[in-house]
Amino acid sequence: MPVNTDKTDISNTYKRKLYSISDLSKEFDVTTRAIRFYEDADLLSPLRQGRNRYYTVRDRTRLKLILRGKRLGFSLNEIGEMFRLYDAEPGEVAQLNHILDKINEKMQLLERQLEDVQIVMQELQEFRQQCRERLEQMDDTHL
Amino acid sequence: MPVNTDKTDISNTYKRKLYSISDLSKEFDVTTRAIRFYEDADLLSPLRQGRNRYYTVRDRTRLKLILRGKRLGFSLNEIGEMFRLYDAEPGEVAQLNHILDKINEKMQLLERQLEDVQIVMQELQEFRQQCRERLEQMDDTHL
DNA sequence: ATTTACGTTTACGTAAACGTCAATTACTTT
DNA sequence: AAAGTAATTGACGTTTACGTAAACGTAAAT
Repeated sequence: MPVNTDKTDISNTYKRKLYSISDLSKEFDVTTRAIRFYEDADLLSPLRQGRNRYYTVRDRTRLKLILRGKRLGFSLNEIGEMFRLYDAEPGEVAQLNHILDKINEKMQLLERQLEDVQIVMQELQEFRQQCRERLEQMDDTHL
Repeated sequence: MPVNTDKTDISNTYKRKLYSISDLSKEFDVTTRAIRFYEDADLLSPLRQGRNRYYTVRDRTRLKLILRGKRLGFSLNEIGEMFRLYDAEPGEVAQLNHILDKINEKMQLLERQLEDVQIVMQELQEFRQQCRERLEQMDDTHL
């Protein structure tokens, strides 16, 4: 017995705010293989129409966050940890404090990263300046 | 016939500004295995006294750059590319312009990364604020 | 009716960046 | 002389994050 034979079901419930895997693939320039892999890693959980996947706005947002996390050098595991923090029902005080600790941990990492980016950018700017001066010198030589 | 039997040779030439592999390992909290791996990847080229490695100030600086690059999510290959840019003798104009292109390329990446870091930091701050408000609410409840 | 487009699962392959032995060498300390 | 400490060179193992190929399903277009 098939899981779901009513074709209009999903699109009615979610009012066309659904994306196919290739929609997301094209929009974010990432392979479908990667998107499925993120699902395997519990970072996405698309709806199913039979075997096909349908992604909600929430999934789209998550994918955006995943890719941003990756650009910052976070592993999929670390990204998953952040998601779990966001989604956690903060029942007890202890739980909330634990989350706050984790947030502060990540913030420290990001502050260091901010420094690193700024340092490297400045070094590159200096290097670029040197290159430009060299170029001007060479121009002068061949007047 | 051994490569070098004169023990004072290196330390004289470089006037004690030399580091052992474990010196660097401890200072930067990275395994010796990793350091040797970076050499394999042509990112470091320590001196040799027989079989032993001795790292100059330049090597130390490079290691620092490697680790910073890694924190920014660059691959060892990309880091190597940057090193080669720095070391390249800018003989011709074309070569200099090519280097400038590469620099601008990296700068664009870093600018995006700067944005990403700032976005995520802001999101985390908001999330932290929410957690704190929750905590205060819970305190009030149990007055 | 069949090609085309898009999707699926399963499964093996791969590149990067080391970790983890194991066996050996060399110097120092006891 | 023996033991300890720090280094070396293989060489195989591991994790992460997918790539890639095979074999198949479904629906729309020709």
